[in-house]
Amino acid sequence: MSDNAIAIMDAAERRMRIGGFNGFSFREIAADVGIKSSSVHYHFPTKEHLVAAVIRRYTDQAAEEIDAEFLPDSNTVQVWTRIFRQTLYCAERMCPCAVLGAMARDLPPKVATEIQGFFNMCLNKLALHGVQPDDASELLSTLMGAQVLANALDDVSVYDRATARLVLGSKQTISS
Amino acid sequence: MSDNAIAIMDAAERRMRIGGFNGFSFREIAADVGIKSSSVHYHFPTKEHLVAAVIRRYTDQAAEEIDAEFLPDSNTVQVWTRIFRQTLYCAERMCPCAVLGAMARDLPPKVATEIQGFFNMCLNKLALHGVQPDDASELLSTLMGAQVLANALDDVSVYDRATARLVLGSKQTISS
DNA sequence: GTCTATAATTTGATAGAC
DNA sequence: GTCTATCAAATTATAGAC
Repeated sequence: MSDNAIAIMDAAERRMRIGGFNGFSFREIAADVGIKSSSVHYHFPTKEHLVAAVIRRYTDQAAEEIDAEFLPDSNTVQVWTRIFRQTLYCAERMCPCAVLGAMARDLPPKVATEIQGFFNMCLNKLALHGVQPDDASELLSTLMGAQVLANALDDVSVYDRATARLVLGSKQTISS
Repeated sequence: MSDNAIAIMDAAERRMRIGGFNGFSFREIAADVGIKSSSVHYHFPTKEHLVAAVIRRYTDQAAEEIDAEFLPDSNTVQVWTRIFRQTLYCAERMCPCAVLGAMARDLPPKVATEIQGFFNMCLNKLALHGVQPDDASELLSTLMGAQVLANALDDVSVYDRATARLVLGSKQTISS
């Protein structure tokens, strides 16, 4: 994977987190990287391939981060709440899978499959951490929805308010 | 408001719930209604006006439904969970504000304002029903996120799993 | 109110030189 | 690997006849 291929994926991910699949063009990505749009097609034949590759990479990186943050004595809910809080606060960036997931039925097949792969990875990781299936779905839903609300209301602190009881509840469970 | 103006908004809302702001064109809407795209522009000068009008109408209808469903002895969490469950199950339709909220920073100003209006309406209604601010944000986040997960995984039952403990918890609160 | 016609721009994608 | 040049299609929007 060449430097420019990585730079293309970086630029695509940055814009996808704001406007989703139709929220960027090959020409914009090319301008971000400093090349021409035809060169983007050399690395990624179609937009479907590019976006699918970005989501695949994002899923792998998220899995690594989850594994790294989850120490034996860490609290699952708090760790996950913090992970999905970080990008929102640091760069006002949505999770790209929340953006694309909301319009999943309008996505090309390869992209839709990768989005499903992300959420299944999350649910599987939570299961490995001992979280019951229904609770895992609820936690993941709350975190995704909290990003949507914070994004829509243009106020990142909404994320903290929406997840406050979540974190508090998990603390109480531990101390009890 | 003429019959065709209403039909245009109906068609736009139906497609927005699947693909968001960039998920439909004036020509598609016109074909749905059985007119030409220039006639759509007669009723709504720009796409920004059309989408903003659709969200405004959706917000008003949602507010009416919330008021109608909320009887003195009804359970707030169960009522809200059911409201956002209905369209997802009956027509596999996302809440349009969840779709647009996820890409709010890429929306025209009038549309972004209407999306904020929807979520603020929801939070205000919940406050009137006695729900504390943080709990209201969490509930609304969970419901929006549950729609996103169900949509992404192409499995409406995910919504029920993600909201199961929510409904159960509220029942226990009542019976205790 | 709806139509035909079209402008002006953008888009994803390709061909071929270097 | 990157470029120039270009295609074919789609997009939002407007002008003007009826």
